Amino acid sequence: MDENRGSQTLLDDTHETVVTSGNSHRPRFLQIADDIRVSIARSELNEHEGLPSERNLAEQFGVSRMTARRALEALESEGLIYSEDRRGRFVSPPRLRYNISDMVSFVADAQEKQSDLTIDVIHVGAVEADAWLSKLLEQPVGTKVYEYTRLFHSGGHAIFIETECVIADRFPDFLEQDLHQSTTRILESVYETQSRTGDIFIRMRGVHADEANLLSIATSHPVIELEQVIRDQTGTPFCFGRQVWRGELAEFSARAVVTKDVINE
Amino acid sequence: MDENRGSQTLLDDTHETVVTSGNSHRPRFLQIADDIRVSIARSELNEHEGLPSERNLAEQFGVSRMTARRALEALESEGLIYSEDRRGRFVSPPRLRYNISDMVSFVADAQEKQSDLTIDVIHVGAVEADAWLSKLLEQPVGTKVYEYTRLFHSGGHAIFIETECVIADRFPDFLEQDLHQSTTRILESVYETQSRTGDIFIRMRGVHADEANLLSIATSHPVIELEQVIRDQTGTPFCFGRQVWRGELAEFSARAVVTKDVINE
DNA sequence: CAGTTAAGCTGGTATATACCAGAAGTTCCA
DNA sequence: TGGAACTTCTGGTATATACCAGCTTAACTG
Repeated sequence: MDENRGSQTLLDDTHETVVTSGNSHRPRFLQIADDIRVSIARSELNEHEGLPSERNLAEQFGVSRMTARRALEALESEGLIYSEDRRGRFVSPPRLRYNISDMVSFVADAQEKQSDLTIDVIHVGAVEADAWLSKLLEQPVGTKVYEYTRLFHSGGHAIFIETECVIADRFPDFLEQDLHQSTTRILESVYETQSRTGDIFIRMRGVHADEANLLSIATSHPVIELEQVIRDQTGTPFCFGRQVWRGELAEFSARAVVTKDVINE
Repeated sequence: MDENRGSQTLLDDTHETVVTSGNSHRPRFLQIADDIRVSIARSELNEHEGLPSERNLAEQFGVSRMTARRALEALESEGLIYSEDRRGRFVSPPRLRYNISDMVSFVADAQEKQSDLTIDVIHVGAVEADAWLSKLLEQPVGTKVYEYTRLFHSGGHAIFIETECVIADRFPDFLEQDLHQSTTRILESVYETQSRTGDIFIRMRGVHADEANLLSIATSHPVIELEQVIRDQTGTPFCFGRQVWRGELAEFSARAVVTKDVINE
């Protein structure tokens, strides 16, 4: 790797008293992170290319493995790199942009443009709506809903998990459809239901263990959760969806418009 | 602190071989995090209440300080707690919701409802628009803009930083206005400019050093960055703003509506 | 040549120790 | 009474060491 040569010149401080040089006391692990950051910026490392291992970096920079690790973790929390358990660390690709003001689904859009978006169906089943879900869907508690979880990849790498719930009575045999495509499409073409409005919530949180597994990311990786209730032309909710994005890979765009009388309110 | 009593009963595994019990090998630091999590859920700890220190927890749970620290860091990355440098760790308050579909500003809204939103003006000044900013504002490079940075608190705690740029020629003496209020209000009442549309981008990233300082959070704390270009009735952009939220405190809501012909596009 | 095995890599977990600097509270003195 | 000085507490940084389990690859074996 190339940053090794450059980094050696930084080793002017012997590591007795932690930081002795006039470096205004920027912690060593951040200095190392800076070094790697410029390496990536200089395009010495490409997307999904592997970084040196923790032990390797530690030796290169003359620090302990834990310090090298902290440098990498700092870059990870920035979203610049990501780690795969027991495989190594890799440079993050650019973010994917999801325009939430477009009710045309991200999937339909991405599959047309970029084309390398692939879908794994993780789980399908029928469940009864609990108090929370039934309230969102404006249905009685216990209403049968079809629930399916899908994992979305781009360029062979997992990006987000989506779990959607649709009201079973309204969409009979929904789970028999091919779920490897945009469900917005299925709803339109098979069930003649058009997505008209969406109530969306976006928040950041830590990843859960099962999600981390699917997304091939570390236990405490930050993710962005996007929840939405989709309504039809009459304002009736028929679908609830939750997406869990690798935080560093997502970017959401929207257009807000002042309208004095918003539809259905 | 109360969770200490409960936690002692978990200490059935002597820490020779890390995890010996039939605990399906959930790492010790996550077990400890779980313990603290239920303590918080049980409301044994209230908002902004201090948690036991790292050293304290380590002793309580019979682990090394670094392990206790990792448990706390896990909870931090979930957003359940936050840390203040050399002061301690505290329970996070509930998230604040920002409806990005409302062009009525968050500030005006919050100051009316919750009322305890306070504003510190960190910096004001005039700068010349660089290539990037001038493109967003659809102005020539070098256009004079007023730039001001404000820090928003709720309940005495920092929530987000906002930096806004307005075109100087259009809003003369803007910096003479009282910036401790909603700028949307100022623009309306003083300059008769109505915010009509906003192009918004939301992404997650790691916090920068200066931001971490202002927000009183740790160096690698995840934040949510919200950027928007605000346009007037004629579709002309006049303001660019960037908000940097403490990730665990923010929740963004939006309403997407399918409209075949969107204004100005 | 395909399938197994073993060695050597990787990140993940965990301990023990040490020192630093800022925050907070207490003590003590002018 | 008010301010300075000191002690104690806190999280932050850093080292050194150890073992685990999964992945990769190369060698070995049928």
